[in-house]
Amino acid sequence: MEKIFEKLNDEQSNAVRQTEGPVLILAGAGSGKTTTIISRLAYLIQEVGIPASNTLTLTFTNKAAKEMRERALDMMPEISYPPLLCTFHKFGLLFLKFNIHLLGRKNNFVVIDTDDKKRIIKKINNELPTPLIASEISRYKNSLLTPNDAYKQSELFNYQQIAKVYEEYETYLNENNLVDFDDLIALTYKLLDENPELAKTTSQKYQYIMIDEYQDTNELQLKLLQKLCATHTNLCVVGDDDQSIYGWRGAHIRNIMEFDQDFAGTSVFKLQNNYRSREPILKVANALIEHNRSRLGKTLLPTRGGGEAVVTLNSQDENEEARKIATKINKLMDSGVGAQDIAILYRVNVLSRSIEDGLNRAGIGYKLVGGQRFYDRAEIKDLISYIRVITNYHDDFSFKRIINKPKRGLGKASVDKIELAAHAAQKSIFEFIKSSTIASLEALVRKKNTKTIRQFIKDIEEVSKIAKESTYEFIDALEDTFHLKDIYKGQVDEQDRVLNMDEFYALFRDFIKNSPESGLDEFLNELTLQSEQDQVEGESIYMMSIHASKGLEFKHLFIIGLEEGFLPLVGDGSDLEEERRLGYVAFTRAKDTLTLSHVGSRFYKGRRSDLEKSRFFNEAGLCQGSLKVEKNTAFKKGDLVRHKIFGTGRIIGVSKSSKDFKLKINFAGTKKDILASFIEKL
DNA sequence: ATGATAACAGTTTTT
DNA sequence: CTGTTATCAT
Repeated sequence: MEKIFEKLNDEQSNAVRQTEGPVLILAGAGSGKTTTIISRLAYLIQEVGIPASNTLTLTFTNKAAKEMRERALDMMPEISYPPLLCTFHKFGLLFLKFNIHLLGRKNNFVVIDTDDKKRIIKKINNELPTPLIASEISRYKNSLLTPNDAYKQSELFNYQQIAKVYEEYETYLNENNLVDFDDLIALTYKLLDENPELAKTTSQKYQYIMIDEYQDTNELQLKLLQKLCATHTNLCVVGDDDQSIYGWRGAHIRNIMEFDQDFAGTSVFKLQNNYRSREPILKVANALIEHNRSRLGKTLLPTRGGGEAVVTLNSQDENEEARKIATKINKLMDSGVGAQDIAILYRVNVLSRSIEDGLNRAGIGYKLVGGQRFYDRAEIKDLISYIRVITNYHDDFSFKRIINKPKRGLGKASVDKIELAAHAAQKSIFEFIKSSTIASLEALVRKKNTKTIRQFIKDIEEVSKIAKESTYEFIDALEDTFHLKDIYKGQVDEQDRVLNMDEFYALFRDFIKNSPESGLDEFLNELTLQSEQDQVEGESIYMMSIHASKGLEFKHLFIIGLEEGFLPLVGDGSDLEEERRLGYVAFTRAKDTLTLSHVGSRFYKGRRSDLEKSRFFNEAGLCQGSLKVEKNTAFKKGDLVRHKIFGTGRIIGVSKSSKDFKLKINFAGTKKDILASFIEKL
């Protein structure tokens, strides 16, 4: 049974063996964090003998949860009852399913996503910017402020308005039995806070708690953890203060910095052996992050010595940058490197554009990771809304989304009228239409539309009947009856959307096959919490934002846009230390080679602007020698230059020699090849 | 009700 | 430059 420790180093083993009391595991990038957390779980269950049902392991993303679950089950193949290992939000969902009745609500609530949230807000108030209101409401909920609290503490009129919208929003959610993402945690906390007995039994159930990526937790999540630890202090958190890059989203870096103050008697373990990156890469990453003042202090120690020096790439503009990177990638692939081992990272998504062009021209396949998520796509949300209405006729929220999709001649005005009338009759919209006479409907919408709308109701009932008999036939019936693929007919992106819909139908069939006993409504709430599962396509390199790259690793890594203004990105609310952590996260994704690229100017927001090389080069100790390169690449075709012997001439070509640039220069009719270091620009 | 055009803004993103 | 939203004709 010493098997668990076979693959662990001393510090990791010590962290695994410390099962009692608060534990803080500071896990540097590439230090075997997941291995440690999973080993600790296996140790608790198999060695210490804690029942799996008495443990709780929380992550932030479904992806992390899935990976951990798979690895945990690999480690404990004979386990009969798997431990609860899920995201914070999934935990909240499960908890609310069992306990939300204590708040006087029914447990058949629907989880809405950010898009739905904004639609609701927009309807309540369209004067103030919706995203602002949405983020403020989120902030209030995460600070446990009621609409009333929020109103009282706002001084500006606009913020008083926002507090009022918050109040109406809450009423709307309650009336329609909806729950937003923040509620999944906030209501869970509220229940535990208001019901000490429930807090006690819950805490007793989860005797051993582990949290992944602790540096990403916010104030409310900490409070929730404190409730879960009401009867014990067996809380083990794993994280890295140097990789805290979600401060702008409310993550509280203080949670990890001051964990030992929140939980007395904490044992601290530092995992500093890095098993991922070659020595020169770690040196650069360590040097950079050392410039941060607010950090606990760790240094990554290389276990993979040797390796190539970190390369600085300087280009005139983004097009040259793209060309150079494409050339380098082609060389790598020619030498036998697989495309999936190469990635390009950037701080802002727009920077992918020029690189995409360059890769396309060079015939290099790429895969953009991130961007719009599958389940957030309008066409997918349409399908989900259809399924929601078919499972629950009274889901007005979803019904309104689909009532005019495909077009049934009902615009905003008509829908508003119907909704108002239904409200007055104390009926759901579906019920109202069904029970209304043709005459009373004609008073609300155009005559010719009364027929289509009544048919729509009948169709829903018909498909719903089929759904009850066979979920399989239901999928075909859905498309055959409503012709959902026609919604986007004639639009430029019709093909993409139809493809996505087919993908969804396939996923749906798959779900039914895998869990035939679970109901459609279960499927629906799960879906809202699910993010896109990136499917790896064969021969393509990866491109993504630095944020999206966290937790991943690539043999050959290019980071573009290392310029002042892009990395570090400056603007209101920007935090240089967090920018530096972003640089650190980015650098430490590289296993074998790292290339850092910066340009002299970029076309951005409709105009070209000159850019300074990022200060991070200096801070990472990457400046010696780079000065020469920088000066020399300033040469371009057509420039007027001078040579000590040959005199004045014009550049007719620029190429790269081993250490310098080779310029082809026309000196009054005589063409010569000369190294750039002997040339002076005029 | 719907499609066309003007005005505008413009990190990072999971659940 | 791009994508989104507000407003205006039809």
